[in-house]
Amino acid sequence: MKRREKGATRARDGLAELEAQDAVFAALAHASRRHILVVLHARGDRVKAGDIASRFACSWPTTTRHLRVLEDAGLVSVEQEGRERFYVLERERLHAVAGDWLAGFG
Amino acid sequence: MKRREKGATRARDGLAELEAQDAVFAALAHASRRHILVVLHARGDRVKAGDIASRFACSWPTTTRHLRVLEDAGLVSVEQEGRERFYVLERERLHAVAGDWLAGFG
DNA sequence: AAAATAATTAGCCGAACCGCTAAGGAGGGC
DNA sequence: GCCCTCCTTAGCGGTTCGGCTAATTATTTT
Repeated sequence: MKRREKGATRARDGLAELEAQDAVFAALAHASRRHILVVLHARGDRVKAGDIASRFACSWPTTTRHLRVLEDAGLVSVEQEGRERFYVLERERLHAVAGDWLAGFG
Repeated sequence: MKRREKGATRARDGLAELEAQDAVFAALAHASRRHILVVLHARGDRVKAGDIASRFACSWPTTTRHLRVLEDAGLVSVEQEGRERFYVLERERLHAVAGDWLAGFG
């Protein structure tokens, strides 16, 4: 029920927009998750899960969960290659939700 | 210890910047608090506490606490006039912390 | 097949969050 | 003085969050 298919709602669906803001700003609320996004940006938008996890003090499962929160918010996507998982920064989503909200303040 | 005086740290203090991001993004994580900022923006950046509280479904004490979180994050400031409290939108802070962080993603 | 690697899922636990009601201060009107 | 209004503070209770370890799945290697 958490993950909704891309085309399930129209682009201007107001309720969906509020849900998106909720998910995105909740995801950005934690320093580790913001840091993950910065790492992705700094390393070409596409980083292996292990390379992310090794950069953080917390345990790998904890990082995995942070990545899941980011994924549910649409801020990253995943590409599986064999036994490796690459996380990809969804920059457009970040700007379309957080950026647009901020831009409303002029 | 929560509220730090304005000039206590230098502008480029990296630690202070991280603390500021923590406080600001944590404040933005809740829909009601984002809504409060939108209401402030829509009504001339300066609104009486009661006028804010009356716009929300939740109880007045709950709104007061949301306002306190926003104040601790520096996103609003308070001006007391008699027995009324006016909350003022700190737009610069919003842009300087959240906006700048987002801008780092190009 | 067995072992090593890559990563997730499951489950526990303390801390923080967010709602409420009730009580408290502080200013203004009578 | 008294009371009413405005708003905050105090404290309780359920839910969520975020850390960990242990167990599991899936893939590659030997």
